[in-house]
Amino acid sequence: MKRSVSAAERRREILQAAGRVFARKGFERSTTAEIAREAGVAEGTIFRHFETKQALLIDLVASVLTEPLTAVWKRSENRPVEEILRDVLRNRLALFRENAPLLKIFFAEALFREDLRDRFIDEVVLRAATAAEAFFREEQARGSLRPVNPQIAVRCLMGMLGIFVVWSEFLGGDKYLRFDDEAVLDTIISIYLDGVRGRG
Amino acid sequence: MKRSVSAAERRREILQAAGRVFARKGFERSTTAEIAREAGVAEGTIFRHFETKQALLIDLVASVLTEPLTAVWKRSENRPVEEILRDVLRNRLALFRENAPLLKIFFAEALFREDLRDRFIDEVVLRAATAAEAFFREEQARGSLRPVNPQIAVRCLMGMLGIFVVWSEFLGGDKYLRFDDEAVLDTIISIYLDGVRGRG
DNA sequence: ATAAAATATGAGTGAGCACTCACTCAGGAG
DNA sequence: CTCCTGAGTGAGTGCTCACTCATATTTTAT
Repeated sequence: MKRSVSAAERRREILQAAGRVFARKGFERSTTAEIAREAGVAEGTIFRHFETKQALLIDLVASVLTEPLTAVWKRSENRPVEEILRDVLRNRLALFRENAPLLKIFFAEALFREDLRDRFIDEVVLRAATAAEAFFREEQARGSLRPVNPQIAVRCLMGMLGIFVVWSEFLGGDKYLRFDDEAVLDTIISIYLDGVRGRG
Repeated sequence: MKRSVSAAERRREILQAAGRVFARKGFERSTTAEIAREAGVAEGTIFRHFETKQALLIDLVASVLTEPLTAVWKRSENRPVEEILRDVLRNRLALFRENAPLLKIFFAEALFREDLRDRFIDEVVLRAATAAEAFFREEQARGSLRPVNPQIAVRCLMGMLGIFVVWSEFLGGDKYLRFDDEAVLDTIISIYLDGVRGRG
C-alpha cells in the first residue's frame, strides 16, 4: 500500500493509464484489470476514484474538449489570407497530433454510441466548422473567394487535413508512407486557395 | 426448425444479419444471441455455418473488398479531365454509400486491430490511391497539372470525398445538416481542379 | 418405407470481466 | 502516543456471452 501521492494525483494517473490502454485496444477490449496494472494500482482502487469504467471514458473525452484553439480565423489588414490559413491549419494539426490517442478513442466510440456521437459532432466537427464558415463568407463578400457553398467548401478543407491525421495517427500509416507535415500543409494550402479563388 | 432454404442461402442470411447488428452496435457490443434473433435462427445455427463470431467479421470484410471499381482513371482523347474526375468520384461515392455499413465496421475495427488495419490500408486506401496517383503523374507529365506531390495531392482529393461519407454514413450527420451529393461533387471538382491546375 | 445424412435447436457450460467488500494500513489531528 | 479517517488491496461475486452438444426434425438415398 502506497500513499505517496494525493488522491487527485492518483486519479489523474489512473485516467492517463486508462487513456493509454483504450488507445491500444479500444474501449470494449480494455479490461479494468489491465488499466490497474498500467496505473500500478490494484483494480479496486480504480473504483474508489471512478464510479464505472464508462466514467473513465467520459472523463477522458471531456479532457480533449477543453483544449483551446490558439490560432483563429480572423481577417486583419496586413495579413494575407494564405498566412491566416497556414496558421490555423498548423495549429489544428498540432492540436490533433497532441491529442491523437484521445481523439481516436473518442471518434471510435462516437461511431456507435449516440451520446458520444452527438458530442463529437457538436464539440469537434461543428466547433471547427462554424468559425471557418463565417470567415469564408466574409471573404466571399469581399469578393476574394468564389461563390461556392461555404459549408461544403469548409468541409473540403477539413477533409484534406483530416485524412492525413487519420492516416498517420489513427491507422499508423507512417509505417507504409510517411508525409512531411510542412509539405502537406504547403500542398493543401496551394490547392485549396487556388481552388476557392478560382482561375485567374 | 425450418429448412426452407439451402445452406448457402442460410449462410448469407446470417452474414447479412450480422452486418446489420455490427453496424448498429459495433463488433464487440454485438452478441451472437442478437445476431441469431435478427437472422431468425437459433444461436446454435450460427455456429454450424461459422466457426466463431470473428469469422463473421472476416467474411463481411472480405465481401466489401470484392466490389469492382467500374469508373477508372483513364485518359482518353475526347474526354476532358473534369469529366473523368466526375465519373470516378461519382462511382466511388456510390460505392461507399452502398457499402457504408460494412465499411464502417471495417474501419472501426481497423482502428484497433493490426490485421484488419493492414488489410484496410492495402485494400481500401492504397487500392484507391495508386491508380489515382498514376493518372495524376501522367497529367503532370502532359503539363496540365501543377508539379505538386502527387501522393499528397491525391490524398487531398480522397479526404474531400471521405469527409462527406464519414459525416453522413458513419456519424449520421444528415440529422444535423444534409448535403446534396451533386452539389458536393460539383464543389469538390471545381475546387480541386482549379487547385491542381493552378491559377491562370 | 426406411435408413442415413444434414441441418436446426436452445438449454447448458465455462471463461472472462466489471464491480464489491471486508480488511489493511499510512498519515494527520489532538 | 492513540485514535480516526480514508485510500489501497485483491479475493470474491454475479452476470454476460461465445460456444457446445444432445436431441429433434427435415431431406436425401436406397
